[in-house]
Amino acid sequence: MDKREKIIQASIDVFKEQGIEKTKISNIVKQAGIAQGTFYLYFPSKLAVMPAIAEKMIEQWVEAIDERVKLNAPLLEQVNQLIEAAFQVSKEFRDLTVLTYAGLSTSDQLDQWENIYASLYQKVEEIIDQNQSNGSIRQNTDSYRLAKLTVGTMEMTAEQVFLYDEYQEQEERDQKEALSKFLYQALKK
Amino acid sequence: MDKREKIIQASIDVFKEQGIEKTKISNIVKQAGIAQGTFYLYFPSKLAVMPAIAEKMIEQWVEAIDERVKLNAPLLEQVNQLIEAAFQVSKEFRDLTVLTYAGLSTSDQLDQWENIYASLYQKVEEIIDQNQSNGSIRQNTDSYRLAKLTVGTMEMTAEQVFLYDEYQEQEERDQKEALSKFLYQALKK
Amino acid sequence: MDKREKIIQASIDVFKEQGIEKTKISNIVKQAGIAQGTFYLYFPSKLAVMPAIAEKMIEQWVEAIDERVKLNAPLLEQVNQLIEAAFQVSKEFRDLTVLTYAGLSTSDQLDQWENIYASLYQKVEEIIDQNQSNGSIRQNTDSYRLAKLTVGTMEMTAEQVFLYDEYQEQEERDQKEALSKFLYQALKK
Amino acid sequence: MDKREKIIQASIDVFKEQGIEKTKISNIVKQAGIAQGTFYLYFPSKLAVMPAIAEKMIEQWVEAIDERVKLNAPLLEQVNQLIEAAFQVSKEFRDLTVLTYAGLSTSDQLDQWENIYASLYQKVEEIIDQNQSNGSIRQNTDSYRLAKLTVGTMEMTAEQVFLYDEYQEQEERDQKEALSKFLYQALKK
DNA sequence: CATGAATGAGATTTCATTCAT
DNA sequence: CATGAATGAAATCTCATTCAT
Repeated sequence: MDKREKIIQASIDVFKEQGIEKTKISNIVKQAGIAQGTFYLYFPSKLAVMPAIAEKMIEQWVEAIDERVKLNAPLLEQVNQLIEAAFQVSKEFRDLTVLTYAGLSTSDQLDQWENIYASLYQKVEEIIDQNQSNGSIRQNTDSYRLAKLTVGTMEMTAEQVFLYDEYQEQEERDQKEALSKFLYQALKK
Repeated sequence: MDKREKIIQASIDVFKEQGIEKTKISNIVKQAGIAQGTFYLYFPSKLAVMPAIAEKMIEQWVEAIDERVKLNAPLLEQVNQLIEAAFQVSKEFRDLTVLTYAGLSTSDQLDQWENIYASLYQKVEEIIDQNQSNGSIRQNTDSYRLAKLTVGTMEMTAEQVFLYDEYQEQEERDQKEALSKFLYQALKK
Repeated sequence: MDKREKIIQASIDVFKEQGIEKTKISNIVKQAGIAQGTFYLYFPSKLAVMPAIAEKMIEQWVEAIDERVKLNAPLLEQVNQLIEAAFQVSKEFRDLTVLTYAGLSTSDQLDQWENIYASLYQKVEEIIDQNQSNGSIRQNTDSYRLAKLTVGTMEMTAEQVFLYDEYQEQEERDQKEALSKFLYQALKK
Repeated sequence: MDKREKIIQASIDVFKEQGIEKTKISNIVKQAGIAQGTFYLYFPSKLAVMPAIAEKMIEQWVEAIDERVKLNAPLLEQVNQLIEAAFQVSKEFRDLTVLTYAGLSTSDQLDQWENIYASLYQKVEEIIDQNQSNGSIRQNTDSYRLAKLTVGTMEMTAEQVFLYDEYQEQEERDQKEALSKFLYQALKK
């Protein structure tokens, strides 16, 4: 793994552990096993790592959707597949979604944020488009907006499960179940 | 206004203006019109103000719901009233929700987080209960879970509007419209 | 107990517990059960309490000698009685002797220090004088200097026992025994 | 001289000049010619320098004894040589002994204190052993205890001379003279 | 490229002292 | 006399950043 990659992974670990505010560059370089000065060869500040982390997360999310969602399956099944993808990514990055979001908002890089999420929104939009075409999803809201609502709802729900230490498998199943009904109803014709 | 209250209000102002990361305690005390040392009589650090801010926000949110939502109105109308309340609070606190959230997750105060939101969840739960009783809302998901899903969805959607500098009234109306349909469908029988 | 007395006693307790450097006036007033401002009605600073503490200690020391030392007893017995007095006071004030000393040296009040110890030195000098007259103590060193050497040696030895947490009765007895022989030899004709 | 050494030496200078209480870390770093932050790379607080200072003092004391004391000289001469060594070190470190002591007792480093003095005690113990073997020193007290009594007495006596501003050479000679007789008698067979 | 000791600006934090009650 | 909340000067301490190696 090259140094830049090490820094990103270390940042994810430390941000998750300590939160953005309390994370110092010294923590990151220690976790990454590199020298203090090396950090600056790749990033100008800790917040500048945020977009890279977000990119990584979105990339994995899109991949997870590609792997799981079958476009010819019934809508309910597709919704469940989307949920599985969201929970998988959320488990991996835990509350970094929100932290990333907060970090970005802090750093005057909001436009980047839209860019980074764009590919995820488009991916979900495609799925929605398809289901609108075949009459599974209602057509009184435009597909991009529906995509953002869908992604946001899944993200937020998954976080509610993984944020807390007393994570329990049963709770995860229940939450997925509730989310599935909620989303399916919200989208269907 | 007592000193503690002054600090909380000043923190809200400064956090909104500068973000958590850039905010210095010196900014807060200046805004609050108190001495540097006085801050520490009430809070041990700037992050420790977060729960107090969140409490204030939730309090206002609950009040906004009380003022707006009519329990005997049709479900769609109630949903719209809930949305109005959420947008009103979000407008007031802007991205402080997410900042607060980030701040709380940082600290070891996650249980506080649940506590603080509890009164809001309960308020919405009551509304849902009522609508489940009269058959307006589906009963295949328990009301507390539905309340959390509803609150989360509204919060997230409102933030998507107010987070960005290029806020536009038209966009707000469109987003509310989309959210209304989304939530109404998600909840209704 | 009047407030001044409370402050002195509280200072002794806190200085013993925390050392001079780490002791804050807030610690003292808390221990004394009085208000912050009240301290300043009696003392201008924490170091200004030192002479009062030293006085108290010296006073008790002199009393202890008066009670114990029998001028008509054999020299060895008188030495043992002096040692008992020194250990008694040292037990009570523990390492405050040295701390007082350090505190005084810090506070440009060295002349006071001599004054305060003077009555103790005089008391011991009298005893030495008497024993020089009757030929028990050697006369090739003047009695005041012998008194200071005697007091200093006892003080230091007692502290070596009480300073450490792992205080043991056996160690106290052994140290007294060794000190007795040491002092007796040092003084006798 | 490396930075750590610079800090220790500067601390000695400033502590002697100002006392522990009044010494600020800014004084030390200025005297040491280093940056404020550099101090914290080596010591967590000014009190944490104390053990290092004590070590240095003990080291010099042991060296002074090695240079001066002749094991084959008569006991009285060896006592005088020990006294010379003690006064030399005390002159150099002045009231730092007592300040160091106060500083150490403050911190929770009392065991360190014993450790640091151990090498000095051992050095003097060797001398006493030798003189017990050849019958010059009485054998009814064990040599380590005698060593501690001897060291303590010398230290305390030397301090009494150098602590006061109105230091006078004549007084130093007189005190040495009195101490010589005192110690010689206390130890001899 | 990589290092990590050193820096010092600027933040946090303390705490003696005041003073209105 | 007594109080203790408030003060703010002055201390401690942090940590992003640099740069000689």
